[in-house]
Amino acid sequence: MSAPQDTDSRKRLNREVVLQTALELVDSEGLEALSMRRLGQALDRDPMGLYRYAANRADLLDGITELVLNELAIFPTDPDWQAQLRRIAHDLRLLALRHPNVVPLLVTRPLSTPLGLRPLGTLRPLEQILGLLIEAGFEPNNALHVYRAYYGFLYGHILNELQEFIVDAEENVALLRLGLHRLPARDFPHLRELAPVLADYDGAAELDEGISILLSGLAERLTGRGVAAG
Amino acid sequence: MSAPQDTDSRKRLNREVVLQTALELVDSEGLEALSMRRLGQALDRDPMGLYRYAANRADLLDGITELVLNELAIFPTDPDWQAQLRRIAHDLRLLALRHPNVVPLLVTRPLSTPLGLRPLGTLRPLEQILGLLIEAGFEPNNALHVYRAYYGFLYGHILNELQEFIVDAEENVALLRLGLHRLPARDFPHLRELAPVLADYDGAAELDEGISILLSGLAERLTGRGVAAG
DNA sequence: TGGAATGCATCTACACCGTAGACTCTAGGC
DNA sequence: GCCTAGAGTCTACGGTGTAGATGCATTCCA
Repeated sequence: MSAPQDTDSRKRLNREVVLQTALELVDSEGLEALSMRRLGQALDRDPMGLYRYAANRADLLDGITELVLNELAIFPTDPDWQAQLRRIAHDLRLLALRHPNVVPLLVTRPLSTPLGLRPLGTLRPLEQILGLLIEAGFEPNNALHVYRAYYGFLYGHILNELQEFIVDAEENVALLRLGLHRLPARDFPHLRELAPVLADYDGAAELDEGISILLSGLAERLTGRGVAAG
Repeated sequence: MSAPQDTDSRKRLNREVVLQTALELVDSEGLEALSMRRLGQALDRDPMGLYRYAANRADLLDGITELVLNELAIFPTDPDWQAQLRRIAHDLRLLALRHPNVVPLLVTRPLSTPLGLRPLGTLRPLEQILGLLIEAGFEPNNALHVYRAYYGFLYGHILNELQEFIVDAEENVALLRLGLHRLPARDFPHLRELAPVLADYDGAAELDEGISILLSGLAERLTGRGVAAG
């Protein structure tokens, strides 16, 4: 016969293929749908075989976060650091909207691993943004401060936006109305009043405005002390 | 005999007691240690009995987040909204440091429930902060913008800080050094260089500075347009 | 050419999980 | 006395991650 069926579903495996289909599974069916057995089934393999490409389930999750973060492009030599940070912010936001089910991983995986032991791919953004800022003239110390404020805000915004986001726009309003109607009017007057505003959340604009405030504030504060960069 | 053993471990149950011990279990042994069986064991009850106080595991998790958020005090009538927001930020930060294992719940639970259907306790901060801002003179619309920027930044900071936080301070440095040493020097020059700075992260100061920037920026931007509040 | 060794795929098994459904037991009302 | 309602318990089902043994194919060396 021919070589062992490379045809169809049983192409040769490697870590990337495994992670990629794991990501697809998460994207389409949610995080809790990702089990070794389900993944094995998706790859038409024995579940045990996957342990060759991921030490355990946690490693699989780490791999997925790495895979997703690799989609984020950063150019550490761009002299216009503010523009660059702004672009990165929007890119990461879109990435999150493209993979909403992965966001919990993005924010929780690092909580259970000391910084230095994290998958390298997840540290790349940190390193590159530091590089960008230092290149732009910041003292390393201050670069770290800026990074923290910036990335903190960015992650916070993404979480915030996703918390208000529901898949279908129409259903969004409906569900919101439905849900909000449930709230006791006595205890939640403002929330109820703001229902229509809540319903059309322009995430990109809101993010952009926040970033503007933060960046100009940071730049001013740091250069005001005669420390660095512009 | 006496009444059915109220003595010792078998005090009368109610939802609060169940949630409280669940929280203790999570605090002391981590999120994944919280199973119906383990919790039943901690309460010296049959696991099935818990379903009287929590519809299912998800409801249990929601209850825990509610319990924790209830520890947060907000005074919506304080005229000094900036000071109030600043205090809340620090309080929430301390709350997170006191219950680090609960933080993943705080940030991920809302992702899987439309806003209006969330446990009321978790919506209280939103409602009260809106109240605070409106009381201070903001238009409801703008109050929502301020809330989003503020709360987003706050959550982002907490996540950021916890990601760098390791339980024992001494071990922190050791692990950091150990971990960072693992990083290829070629690819992570800045991260390695900043190791000592990373090691002593003054979270409160960093949070305070970010909040300052954000609040003054927000106030300026909004009042600059002649829209509201001081 | 005949092993021996090496790696991959598969199978079985164990301990755990959430929870549906049936069962027992107890307290109270009549 | 019995009846009912509800709380507590037990068993069982279908799922989970993963250790360890087993089968299979290939490659390497004598």
